[in-house]
Amino acid sequence: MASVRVRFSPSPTGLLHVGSARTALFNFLYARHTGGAFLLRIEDTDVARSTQAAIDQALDVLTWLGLAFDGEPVLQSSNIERHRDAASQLVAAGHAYECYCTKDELDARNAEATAGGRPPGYDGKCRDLDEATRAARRDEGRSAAIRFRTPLDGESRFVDVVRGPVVVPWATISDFVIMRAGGAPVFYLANAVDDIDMAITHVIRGEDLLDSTHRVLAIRRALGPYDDPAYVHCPLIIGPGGHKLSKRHGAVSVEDYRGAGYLPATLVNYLALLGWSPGDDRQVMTIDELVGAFDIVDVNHAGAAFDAQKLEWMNGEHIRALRLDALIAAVEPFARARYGAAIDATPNADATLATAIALAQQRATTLVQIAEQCRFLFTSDADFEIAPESWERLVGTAQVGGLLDAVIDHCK
RNA sequence: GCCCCCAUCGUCUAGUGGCCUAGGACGCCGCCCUUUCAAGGCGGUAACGGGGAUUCGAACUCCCCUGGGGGCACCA
Repeated sequence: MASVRVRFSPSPTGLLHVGSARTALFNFLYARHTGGAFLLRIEDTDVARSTQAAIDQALDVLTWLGLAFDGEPVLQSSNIERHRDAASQLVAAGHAYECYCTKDELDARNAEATAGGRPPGYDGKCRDLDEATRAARRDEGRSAAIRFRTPLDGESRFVDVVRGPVVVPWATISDFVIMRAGGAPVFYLANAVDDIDMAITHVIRGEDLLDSTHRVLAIRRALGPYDDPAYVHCPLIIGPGGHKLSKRHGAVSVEDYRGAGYLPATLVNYLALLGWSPGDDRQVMTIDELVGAFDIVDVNHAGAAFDAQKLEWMNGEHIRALRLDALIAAVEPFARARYGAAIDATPNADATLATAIALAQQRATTLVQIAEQCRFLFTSDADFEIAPESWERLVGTAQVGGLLDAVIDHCK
């Protein structure tokens, strides 16, 4: 039995969404759990929307989360020749054809169809053009896109690992573009070809791609006698109202939470529990524990609402589980950003600071809170000092938050 | 409009025919701790969407309805 090979394939068009992060996490956990490979492929075929900054950001976030991938990241755009060859192969075999319809024409016909109560989708105008007609179209100055020829009847079928058989009538899937007029491959084609080339065995992704699987699989099957990879479609992460998670609900990118003082261990832990459960009562888990308990067949079916309150509670748990030097190092960027303070991450280097942070650790839920509670130690105008012994004495009689506030008040 | 997926406390979930008068966690409420508290301790509130069917017996199986989500691009 071939070893597991999975990939995370983000499209670099913006900040990495928590939903994407969870997809990356599930792939990572499955690979590590099975001893397989976790690969990274940047799906940048949409040149207009992809940016280098987004690629760098995605890499940075994965590193921060601790989701180390195997090998070098693959840039989908670098495989463009392979995609073109595949498209040619499909055309030669009759699985695909040249389409000379323009974007405007397609939009107009789709609008017409929708208005007439008919489903949108390609109407097959160029499906059976003869060479003379194609030549005539080219003479008009038109360039061809390439469309995949889908069956007119019968049904497309594949078996999702957690959902079971998914069957859809071919009649509801119209011929779709696999190569743009400019010669750029479209997602369906690039995805199918790259998964073949990378020998991906399990495709773990969001449920929003469930329907596209029929298309990708059709291309893959038309390209050759390749075994289908196993497909796992994870439920989507939804907003508090049960609707799509959007900016309207607050933070949606991993970067947002990172900046708000959340630990990577928290995000990893929380995201893992959204759409998956270890099957027992465990809530607070380390990434290693998650790796040990994770199995793809335990992924849930229903969408999961993102609960910021539970995330905050969990962050407090992880903060408390942190060793002091690690916590100080984690707080440092926040203290510096807010108060320009540079902290020596060695506890002994500044016993007062270490004591203060240790106290704040007992009840804080974010790193930002800790930085704020200890701000009197960071700000330059705090022209007083508290001996470590004083802190220790106070710990026994006073509660942390209040103590710090009292000191801050005294400072004013 | 058409296609697909889904459905247990407010939220994340456990539960795969009897162990369920449905368990855990977050939140919420109360009490305790406490010169404040985002922490901690104890207790409490709260759910199987509706209707059929199968069965001696359904949260768990099947069907319908309702509800929610996703998709139908020369985006991914």
